[in-house]
Amino acid sequence: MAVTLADVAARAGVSAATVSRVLNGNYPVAGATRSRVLRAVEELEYVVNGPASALAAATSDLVGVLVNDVADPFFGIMASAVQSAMSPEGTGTAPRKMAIVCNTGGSPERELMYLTLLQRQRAAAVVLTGGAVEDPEHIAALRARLRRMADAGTTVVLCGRPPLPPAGDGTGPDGAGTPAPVAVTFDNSGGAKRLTQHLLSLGHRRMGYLAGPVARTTTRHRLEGHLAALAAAGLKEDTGRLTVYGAYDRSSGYDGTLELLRRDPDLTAVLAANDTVALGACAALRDRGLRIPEDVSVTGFDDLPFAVDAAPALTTVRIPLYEAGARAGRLALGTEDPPPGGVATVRAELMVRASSAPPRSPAR
Amino acid sequence: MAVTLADVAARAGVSAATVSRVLNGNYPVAGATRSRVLRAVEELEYVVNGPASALAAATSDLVGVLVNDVADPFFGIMASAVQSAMSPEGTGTAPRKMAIVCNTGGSPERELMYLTLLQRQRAAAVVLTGGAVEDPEHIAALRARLRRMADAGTTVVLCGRPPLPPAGDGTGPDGAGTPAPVAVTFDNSGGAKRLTQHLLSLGHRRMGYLAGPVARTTTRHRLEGHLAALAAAGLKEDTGRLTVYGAYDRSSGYDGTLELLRRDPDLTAVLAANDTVALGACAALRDRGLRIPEDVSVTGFDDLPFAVDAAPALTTVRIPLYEAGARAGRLALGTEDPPPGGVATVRAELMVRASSAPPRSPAR
DNA sequence: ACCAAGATAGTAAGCGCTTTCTATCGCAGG
DNA sequence: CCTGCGATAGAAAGCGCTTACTATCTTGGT
Repeated sequence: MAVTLADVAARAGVSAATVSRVLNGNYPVAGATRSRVLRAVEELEYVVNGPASALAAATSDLVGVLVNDVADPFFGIMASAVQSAMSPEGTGTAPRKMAIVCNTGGSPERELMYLTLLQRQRAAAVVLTGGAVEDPEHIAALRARLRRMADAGTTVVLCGRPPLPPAGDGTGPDGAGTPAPVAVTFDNSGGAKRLTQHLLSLGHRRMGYLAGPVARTTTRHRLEGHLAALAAAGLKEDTGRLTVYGAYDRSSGYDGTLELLRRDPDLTAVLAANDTVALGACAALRDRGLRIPEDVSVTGFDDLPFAVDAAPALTTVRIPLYEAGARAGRLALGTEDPPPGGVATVRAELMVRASSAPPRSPAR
Repeated sequence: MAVTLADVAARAGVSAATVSRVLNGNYPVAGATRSRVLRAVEELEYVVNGPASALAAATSDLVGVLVNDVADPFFGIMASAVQSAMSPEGTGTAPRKMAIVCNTGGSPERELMYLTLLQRQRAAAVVLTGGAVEDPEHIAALRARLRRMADAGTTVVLCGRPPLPPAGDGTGPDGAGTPAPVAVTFDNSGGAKRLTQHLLSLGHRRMGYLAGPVARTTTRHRLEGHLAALAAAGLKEDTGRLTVYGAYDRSSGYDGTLELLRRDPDLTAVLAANDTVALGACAALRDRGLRIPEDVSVTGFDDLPFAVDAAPALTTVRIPLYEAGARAGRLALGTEDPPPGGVATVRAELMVRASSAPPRSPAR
């Protein structure tokens, strides 16, 4: 049915081997022959059979990208950046690699499942984005799976999550065998710390914290940064009482804020785990008749595109998602050398905007 | 290096054929044999070689999804929905198909390029999302390519774009050969019409329109709906003078609004081609010291998640992106029967919120 | 008991491409 | 002129899996 290499070879009056060589350009072929082959390819509208060549060459040009939720710009931006790294920027050259974006929905099982699927496709590389689940069992399973893939030649890159904790078992001397996957991590803790310091310096003392899902590295790191800033300022106890966990979505922000208000009707600021949650927080505050930032300051995290358009514009922490994703993509393709130590940390920058202001009645 | 079918077969004491049959479950295998094979698979941690099976079976389990921009929730939501259709909902069953999300950036060339890449992978199906570019040349090229893919067994589904216009050439009797691709289209024109009628009924007469990129079906349909409503109300001329084209992004909305204001400082409403553009419009108006909706009403389109959180909440037209994407996904997998005529139109619903109100001084 | 129809398992022929190993051809060096 | 080497092209052996086509072994019917 479909046009095959052999058809092209026949048409060009050469052997299949020659056509393959022309197409891959990894073997000397006389100019005349080359153009004859190329013409035949054109005329027949030949398109390589990917699976066949992947099988024969034992390599694939698929790169997997695991995200929690493509519909969330946080991941969408990273995915898009990874993909952009596949195309030889600017040059009209067609990318050889294709990115496969997989939605894990944040579920460990689905994460493993997709890794299996990618392993089956013999993916050239996989990029894991977003925070990791901190369940020991899952971490072990994940490490095992990633190791197998790495052994099979798949490049593994982590983007937006910390490096995998070292294996606890005594399998081989530490660091032996396949090296740990390269990681591009975010300075979540540092960003959160600076954010809280900003609020402290404005005079806030009673701040509610809307944390993300429990047992996630991102959630933990951001919370740790926040608590560290509080501790450094000599504040304590607030811990726990003014922290509520929830999903990274708007309704969690809404509900969480109502809960915080219930716990402390006089709080002067709400720090949300991310911008989307912050939007929900704003909505809840407005519905309660509280003005932002006059009555309550609100802050987000990530600085997604819509943060600047919120009303008031959201004070948040900017994470260069695109840059990080692009870098992860290049690392996956081997276009860029891995950073020393295998871990690159991208800085999180405080973006002060209109949603944060001094509290009505400064600390008593 | 890697474990192969043969290894499993040897371990289980059966032939490779039997292992294949157990794994594919498409041929009777005795219970005892099956479990023996399954055990061997477990023990060896065997993972099928995708390319090899794709080659042998002449089918792949890759489904391509073309989007303009994954980072844009409009596409992210559809992509996520398509992907969700791959997993047998609820059941913990692992999806057999994997979605490959490709970013075309709205460029016709990249669209074709990715289709070639997908054709090379012998994708089981492809879903084209978003509006189509209305360049005759590109349409012809696109139709040709899609036809070839369809002939090769790839299911083609359009989501959010109108069916392909029929071929103009005289190749065979009309409708012969491969049927036109199935399409899930949005009622952009109807939605836009209802939106403009809403504004008209509030008393607006001088409305600026921020259209999307020229030569795109989505842009044209939305604009047509708007103009139709104006015409029905006996308004004319405004056409053109109060319409500016731009990209589907925030800055186009910002700049476009300034341009509209320059053309008519007294306009009472700005209709944006989509929610993101509307956000930019709001920002521009605010920067000009105009209040929304007291001085100028603003409307969006799509009802993306953030629309309700804008301040004021955006009056917009809701398009059930997730439902549409999921349906497209099911059609692509053949899980759902195609609609009669091959075209399903999803309704666009007017969402009246706080950003639209009667103009300060009603029509004179 | 004997033969046919199931039910299972094995054999082997590819799927379309890559790649090593050979085979030619042409020409410089001696 | 003959040897030899560089530059090209072809032959053919798989890559790991699917799937007719066979082969074998049970059963049921009578």
